[in-house]
Amino acid sequence: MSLSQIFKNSNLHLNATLRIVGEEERFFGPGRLQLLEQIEKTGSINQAAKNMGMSYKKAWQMINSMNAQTKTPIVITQTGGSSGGGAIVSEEGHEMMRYYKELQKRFQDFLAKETKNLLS
Amino acid sequence: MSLSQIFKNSNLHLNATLRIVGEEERFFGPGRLQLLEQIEKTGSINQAAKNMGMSYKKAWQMINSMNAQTKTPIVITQTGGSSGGGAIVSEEGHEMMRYYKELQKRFQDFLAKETKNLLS
DNA sequence: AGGCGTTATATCTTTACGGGAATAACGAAA
DNA sequence: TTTCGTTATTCCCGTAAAGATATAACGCCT
Repeated sequence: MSLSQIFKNSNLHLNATLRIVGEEERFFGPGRLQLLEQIEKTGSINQAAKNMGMSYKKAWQMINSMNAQTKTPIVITQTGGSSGGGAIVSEEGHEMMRYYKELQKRFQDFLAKETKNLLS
Repeated sequence: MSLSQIFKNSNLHLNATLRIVGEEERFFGPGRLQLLEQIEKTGSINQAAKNMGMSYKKAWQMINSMNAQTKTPIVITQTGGSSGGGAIVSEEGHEMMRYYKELQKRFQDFLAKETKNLLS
């Protein structure tokens, strides 16, 4: 008998989020990737947070956490200026985004295979 | 340049927990596996919870959640009796435990490979 | 010099979650 | 019938996480 037969609900799936963590503090995950993408697009932590429906505080904490764990910042910020200031993703940040997206793709493949296995 | 060079801290790793979820409610994960193992060993939700440093309430909620999502219960409980009552893992529960442990092993292999890749 | 929009930060409030206590039901055994 | 240890369930409380608010600093531009 197949394992999936024991469930009432057929809408089952595997769920996991892959994170990079160091010394008990998380460094990178899906939320931070999305935040960096929004910063890329808007050039502003404030706008990025708004677009994600996230408080500025939380967005800043995420960025601060990442920057504190790398030798050079992942997000470079600037206060003051014509537009009031802004933020950009550094070269290291871009590298991180590329790496994580590829990792995520391999992970999705793994999950898809295992989900198929679970439901068969 | 290797990605790992950008970090201050060299003690990095990938972290993820694989869960089986249905309709927004989680069904199985590492905590529930451990709980079932303790119930197998002790024959009691109460003792299992104590051994895990978990409140009885939480343990019962986990079991209730699992049982509610399957046609036949994962844990079979009995109140009253000489020993006051007790709980055993059903055949479906054992099947679930076997499946999840094997899935977890394959997942650990994936993570180990990717962690090596991250740090290289 | 003053206005503006952003980053940076502290503080206060609110919410979510889990632990713990309390209690009833249960059924075998003394 | 009383005792006992367990399951089952409700209620209250404390803590931690998240949110909202307020404010300072900053630097370009008019």
